[in-house]
Amino acid sequence: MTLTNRKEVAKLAGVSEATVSRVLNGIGPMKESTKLKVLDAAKQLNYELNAVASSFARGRSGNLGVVLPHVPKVHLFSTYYFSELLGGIGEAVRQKGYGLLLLFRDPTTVFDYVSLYRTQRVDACIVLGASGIASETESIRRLAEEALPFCVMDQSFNHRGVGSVAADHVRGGYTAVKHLLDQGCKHIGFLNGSPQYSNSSDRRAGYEKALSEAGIAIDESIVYEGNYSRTSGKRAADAVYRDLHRLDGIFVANDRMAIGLIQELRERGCDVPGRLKLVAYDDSDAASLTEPPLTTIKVPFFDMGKLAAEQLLIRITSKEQGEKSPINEKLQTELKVRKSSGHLNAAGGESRTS
Amino acid sequence: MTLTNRKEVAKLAGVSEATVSRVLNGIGPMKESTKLKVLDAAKQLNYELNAVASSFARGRSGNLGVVLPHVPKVHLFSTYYFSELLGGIGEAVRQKGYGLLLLFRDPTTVFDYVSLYRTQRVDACIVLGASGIASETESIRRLAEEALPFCVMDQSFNHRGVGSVAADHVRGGYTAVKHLLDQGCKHIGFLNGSPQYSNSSDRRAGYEKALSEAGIAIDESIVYEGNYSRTSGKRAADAVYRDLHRLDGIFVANDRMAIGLIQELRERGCDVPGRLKLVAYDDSDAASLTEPPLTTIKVPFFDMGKLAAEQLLIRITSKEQGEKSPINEKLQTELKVRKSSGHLNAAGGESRTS
DNA sequence: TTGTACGCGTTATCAC
DNA sequence: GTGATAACGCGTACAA
Repeated sequence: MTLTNRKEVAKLAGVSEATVSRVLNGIGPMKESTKLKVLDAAKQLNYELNAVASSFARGRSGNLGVVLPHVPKVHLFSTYYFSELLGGIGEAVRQKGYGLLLLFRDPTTVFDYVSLYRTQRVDACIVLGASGIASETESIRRLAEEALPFCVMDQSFNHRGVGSVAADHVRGGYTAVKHLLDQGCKHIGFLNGSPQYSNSSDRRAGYEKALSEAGIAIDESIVYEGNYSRTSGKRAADAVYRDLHRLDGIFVANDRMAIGLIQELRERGCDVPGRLKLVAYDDSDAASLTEPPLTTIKVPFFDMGKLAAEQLLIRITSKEQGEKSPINEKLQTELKVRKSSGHLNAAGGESRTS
Repeated sequence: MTLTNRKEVAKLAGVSEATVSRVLNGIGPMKESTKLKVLDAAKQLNYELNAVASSFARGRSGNLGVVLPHVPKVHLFSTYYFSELLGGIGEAVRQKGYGLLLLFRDPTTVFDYVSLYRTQRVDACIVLGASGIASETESIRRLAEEALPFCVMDQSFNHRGVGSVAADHVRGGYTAVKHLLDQGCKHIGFLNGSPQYSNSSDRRAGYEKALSEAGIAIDESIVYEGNYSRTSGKRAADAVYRDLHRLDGIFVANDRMAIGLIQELRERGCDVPGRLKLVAYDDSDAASLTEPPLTTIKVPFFDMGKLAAEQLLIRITSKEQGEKSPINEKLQTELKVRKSSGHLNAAGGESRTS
């Protein structure tokens, strides 16, 4: 594969190098005939802009960094979450001609985000799967203090300058519990995920809001904690089964835990939704495949990824200083009604935006 | 965040710019004192090498492309596969100071890999999830004809110059079926995955080899086809249940299908391994979590990703022409014995390399 | 062991 | 509309 450069194209087209650049970047006015000459020459020589040289001249890498937590042999994301978010980000960067640089961080140590920018490896980055543990908050704090363009996905930090794209989990949790109340539940438990994620406490806030609106007091003894894995859902089954006499519904903070919980409860002869109505969270692929299919809160991961990437690219592309404020977007979730909540009309696949 | 350049470091350290470069790249002999001066100055000024300028001067992007199939709202990979492979690749590139550029392709159209190299966006790439359908083989063929450095993961193409890293699925399939034979099975069915993947036919070859060695004829009527999804495993349950009278064991080409199949068989009152012994494939996270835990063939995805990346980086880094031949590596799988195959000693977690 | 000098292929700013 | 040309920051061959 031979690499052609601009000079050769200019020579063949009989124009200057500057003209070649203008044509290929679609900048400034140009005669149609010149444009055609250049495009023709480029095609003949198999010429395409050299991305590295271009980045160098512009002083930008043209890459958006996506940073994921990674510990070998530990899998933090579901396929659904991962694939949707990355897909959304990928779509946005492709449209803008940007690259998607994948980076792994060790969540237990302070990650040097700033170096990524200083070495010009990325122009901006999206942080996935961040939690509120000390090493992570410290990493993010440094990013924010340098006022670099970045966006944390679905996790909030109490530090100014931290941009984020998130789903409205307070509303999501509220909608889930409201739905259970609408099904006639009076004693609604809650299996939440790890407390180091802000979205866990958000869901809890929604749970509490819905109950208090219904005049039901919060009963801490029926609030359980898992870690978003299916195994933790299975483990929670012991406690839930023990408390079954004072439960008629349960809100579970993600689909995977719900699936584990349901499996174990069934082993013990407790039917969902017959004995216990359940609403889960995420609307992952598995939600519609399990028995029973899960009533769950759909989270628009694809759109969230796309939005985060788009917003970042706007900020690093535009010269307007006003558009450089931290991203702060909150997307709405959607209730997908299926069988697990015992809804009459579940077969219809009813859904409403929460 | 201020960007410092080499000139400033040179001035502060009282040396030439070339010396700064040499120190930072660890090239050539240098006086310890000079080295310290330079490192000190760099630290004071918060200087780090500019990756873009560096790439430009070297004429290489410094990126390894990883190309995945992607159609929005369709999830092709399990978390396990995806996360392990990417993790392995990520580890290798990080060690070499390379970047990991993630790219999505539409499997139904011919993907222009060559342009990635021509525009110098990547120096090499790894193709994940390739299948044998026409558009994919054509894309890969073009890559091979230009003799560009690339590696296809776990899929073989009948075209010279196509490098690949794969697991030995013939042996894997053989080992799986051999284990069932060792458990006393005489009538072993096979639920295979989509035929457009070469690894499907490889597993089948292993299945046939083990049976023929045992003097058992292949019975096409107990070879079933799914598409590696859990749903397809569930669907296969109908046929398997129907044929149950002439089955005492089954080999399933991945864990996800096995899980779906087992779920459905249980619904019909068919116990695994009581009534039907089963060996699955992949040793994904789920394998040890389901009931029963799966006897399965462990595939070293992490190592495969790492190896592919390392081999590619060697090829694009070394000047030796001899080291530019297509990658051709085959890694061994490992039998993990758990409960689903009815092995006596399953609790011990016995495993042997296949 | 260190310094000098040039080139890499663009972008962007002028002048025409 | 188009052409000339100065950056951009680094790698490296060669000289010293």
